[in-house]
Amino acid sequence: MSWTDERVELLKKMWGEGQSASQIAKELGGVTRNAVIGKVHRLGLSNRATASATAKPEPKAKPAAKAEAKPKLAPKPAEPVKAEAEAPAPKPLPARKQIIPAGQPLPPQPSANEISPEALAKVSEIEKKAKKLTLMELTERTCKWPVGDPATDDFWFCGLPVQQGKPYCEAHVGVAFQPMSSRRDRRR
DNA sequence: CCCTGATTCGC
DNA sequence: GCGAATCAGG
Repeated sequence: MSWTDERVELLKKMWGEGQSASQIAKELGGVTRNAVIGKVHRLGLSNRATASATAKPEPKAKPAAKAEAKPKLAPKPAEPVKAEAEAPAPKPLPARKQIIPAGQPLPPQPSANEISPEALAKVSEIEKKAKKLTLMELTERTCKWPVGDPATDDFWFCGLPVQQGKPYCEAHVGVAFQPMSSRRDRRR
């Protein structure tokens, strides 16, 4: 796939919205997050108050097996001792919070359903092992099952590894997606 | 281990 | 220009 105008536009848009490179890559399809990041840099986009900033001002030389390459960058002409007055003036831009796409349907509260007792037991059990993530720590791979009362401190998301393609871990998938055969016995 | 972006460099 | 490999950090 190539970077058509439309794709670039979407890239810009999403990047601007604070979407991660991997998310953008998935959205675009046919590209990896590396491709996205590479493109972002080439486009001159870049900083955006990243989710996990990684500033690496340290020009490190790798012990590359190959011969030495040309020192193509030397953007530092000279540095006359400057007067102390000049301050780099850091710009603390307001970091933009990452938006968590609630791509999947949020969990129905485990209510008085007729769920297999085993499943429920399983749930209570795994809830002890839950990672207890906060909303912002959720990813596409973490179980999004909410536990506790959102109005209290005692609220968190399961956070265990999700089942492929599902928003929940195995245990919670069990109670979230019922075979819908529970009350099938409604013969008429 | 999961994730994030950054950089390098052969293509 | 592109992006995989790699790096660096949370």
